[in-house]
Amino acid sequence: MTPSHKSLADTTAEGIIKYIIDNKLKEGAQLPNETTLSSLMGVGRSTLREAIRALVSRNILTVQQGSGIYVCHNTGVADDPLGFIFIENKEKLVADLLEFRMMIEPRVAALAASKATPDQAEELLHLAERVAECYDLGKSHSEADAIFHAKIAEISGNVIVPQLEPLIMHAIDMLIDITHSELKEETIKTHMAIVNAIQKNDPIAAQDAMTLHLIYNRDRLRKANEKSSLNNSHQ
Amino acid sequence: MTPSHKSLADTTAEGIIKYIIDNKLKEGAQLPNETTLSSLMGVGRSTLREAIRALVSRNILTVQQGSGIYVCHNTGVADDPLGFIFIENKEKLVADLLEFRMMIEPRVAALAASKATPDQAEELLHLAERVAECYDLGKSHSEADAIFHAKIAEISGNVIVPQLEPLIMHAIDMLIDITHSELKEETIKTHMAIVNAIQKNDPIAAQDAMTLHLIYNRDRLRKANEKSSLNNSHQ
DNA sequence: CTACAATAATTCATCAGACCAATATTTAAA
DNA sequence: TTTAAATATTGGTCTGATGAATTATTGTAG
Repeated sequence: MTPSHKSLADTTAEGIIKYIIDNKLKEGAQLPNETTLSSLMGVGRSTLREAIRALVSRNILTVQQGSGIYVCHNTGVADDPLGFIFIENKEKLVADLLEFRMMIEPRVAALAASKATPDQAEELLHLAERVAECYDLGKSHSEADAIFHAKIAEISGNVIVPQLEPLIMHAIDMLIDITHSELKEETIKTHMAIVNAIQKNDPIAAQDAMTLHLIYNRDRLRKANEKSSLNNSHQ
Repeated sequence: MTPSHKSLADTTAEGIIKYIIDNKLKEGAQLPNETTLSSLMGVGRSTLREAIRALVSRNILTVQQGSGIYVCHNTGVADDPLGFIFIENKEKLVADLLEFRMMIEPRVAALAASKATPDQAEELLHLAERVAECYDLGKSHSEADAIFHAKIAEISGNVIVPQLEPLIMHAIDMLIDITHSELKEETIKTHMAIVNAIQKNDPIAAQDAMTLHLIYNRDRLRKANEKSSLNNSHQ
């Protein structure tokens, strides 16, 4: 039941990664075409394609028919690397995702506040304003919101959080469906509080502001959830 | 550059997931063979195999030549789903992984302490003892240690953390190479402190104990790292 | 009847070739 | 120069054949 020895496709996938690293290919760089790559790796085309598939699903490569094979832009969110699909109780999953955010994001905000340069704080301000714009234009703000939080994660300097946080936010977006207009004022206000704290390099204030922000968020989701579970009482 | 429409292989992968969910296949369950599955999904065998590759790399399926296709045991740790391979500064990566652990694990321990039943606390005690055994027998304790921490994550009731924590610990194990004997007493002692706090359902004590444990851990790694960077000063 | 070895059947692994579809490039016309 | 058509390039998919690992069956010796 336990795979005894690596398949050629797996070895080939490793070979491709090695190729990327050795040739210092950066995001967006193009790889040789399938035929060339398969002879480079010394395998048949179908085997190579299986290797590529594995890397695509790991968000390392993107492939476009007629164009070529490229190294992923890390901006793309990997597709469910933590296997959330198989968690049966989706409501609890959302609750736990929010709980998880409350564990890390205030700390991340504190880190960011202690490290942020004026330029970074400025950037963050613009991103917060963009979220506000989305509210004004009636557009979905979830993407802009994700970028705002991602920026904080980036400023924190920790390399794990920026990889992880998009997954969390993306999963939340996938699982819930809410109207955003209700808490517009609250969101804008708490976002600005976070920005201000980071601008002032005040970790404690940043941590508290983020905590408040998430509390508002969670509260909003909880109410939206109660409403929807009244409307459709099945499942 | 942005893939316009899903490839057949991706659609097929989703189809397989749907198949697993619809048929309520559990861990270790066997799927139909390639030929059957390909006609079930209405695609050629090569396409089906690419879909399977993608799912294997996501740790959803395992495949063994001559035997069959199975649903993964979740115990297996997915191979680098967060793309750590491509982070260039490995030393910083380790530091950030440890920092990340310090963000979440004390909180998780507190959660676990507030929820643990006597049975669960008992189990946890056994796991701590097993780690101690590994020290006594001179074996590597990293696996037993991972199980110990995973149990705490499970007791916490949050479904995200148990998925995530193995990844972190596994990554740390992959990246560093330390001798474990030095801090044997300290590890055993702090593990026991955590267990005691959880047994008493004392969240604060659990949080503090876990924090201390991780501080000792980080300190040990830092020293080990300094030592090794003296020995081999290349890279 | 059991134990064990040989055989056969099943299943995945890999390759090769053919043809389709999307994209990119070149060429030709306006 | 701009635009449109033709062509080349590249990935997408299918089929069939052969190899390798595993499992199931069979046959024989004890």
